Amino acid sequence: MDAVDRQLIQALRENGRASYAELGRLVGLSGPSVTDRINRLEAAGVITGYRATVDAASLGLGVTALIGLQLSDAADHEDVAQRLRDLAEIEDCWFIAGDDSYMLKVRASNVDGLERTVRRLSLTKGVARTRSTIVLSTKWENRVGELPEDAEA
Amino acid sequence: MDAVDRQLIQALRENGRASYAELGRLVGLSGPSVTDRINRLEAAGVITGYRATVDAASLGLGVTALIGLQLSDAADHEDVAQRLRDLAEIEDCWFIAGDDSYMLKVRASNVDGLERTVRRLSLTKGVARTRSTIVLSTKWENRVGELPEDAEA
DNA sequence: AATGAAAACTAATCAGC
DNA sequence: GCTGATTAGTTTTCATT
Repeated sequence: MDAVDRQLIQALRENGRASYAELGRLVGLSGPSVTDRINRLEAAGVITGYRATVDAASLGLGVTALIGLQLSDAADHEDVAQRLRDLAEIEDCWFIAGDDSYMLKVRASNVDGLERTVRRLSLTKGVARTRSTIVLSTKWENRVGELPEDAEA
Repeated sequence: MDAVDRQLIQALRENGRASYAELGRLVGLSGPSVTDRINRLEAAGVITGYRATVDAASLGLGVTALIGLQLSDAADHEDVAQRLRDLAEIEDCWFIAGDDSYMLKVRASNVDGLERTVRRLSLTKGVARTRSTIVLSTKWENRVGELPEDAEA
């Protein structure tokens, strides 16, 4: 992965629908070269996909919450992750160091929906305790930052 | 926003590079109709952008952390948010209910980079205290879930 | 709001370097 | 690994309904 690849990645992080021709003009390469490079980045698992970003409230998902999970002593972390995967309303799932073992970001239509999710989490095998924090406002999400100079993959 | 719009949004959340022609075949409309609808969704702020999703580790961002911020008594929330905006390594920023006022998701090259970020946060005017939690592993991030039937925008 | 047709542009493939 | 040429497909525009 060289500087041109990083430039392409950065451009696609900012505009995931940029055309290959456009990207080619940006980096000073032909369309096919850009296609080649991006195909390689996709195959290598550097670029993992393309998503439209959407205003959650407009979709009827007005409530966001962060939920920490404490596991029961016997619980297997991977088992729990597997069960969490079935809850579609969990948008992000991090296994973390500290008091709680998982932190989840969850979206629901309203607080009733959030309550249902928390109940289901509490009933999930291996989950001992949940700690929910309501998001009052999202200042930003998934912002694109600079890349370090010295990436090594 | 009707059922077709929701279908288009969902398709674009899953593949942000889907062509309008392809989307048209999916929903049973012509290319130009799809273009129209998507332009409207963008103009209305429902679709807010398109991003390539990238493997952070491949970019040299091997460390992810969640950082809670407690503010000093006098601090103005919006002022603090404004100052946080300058820290490019903050990918997500939520204003939350509870003990901490903000929760941040931060990416750094390594723990040294994280330390620098935490120091800068501690020195930020209005920030009284930080509470950092290292992410041991990301099970998933920005997963696309189902949409509620009854969206109203 | 949607359509079909035309023009402009883009993507994909491939031979050659 | 890049280029330029070719072909196929896509996007854009617009007159029409």
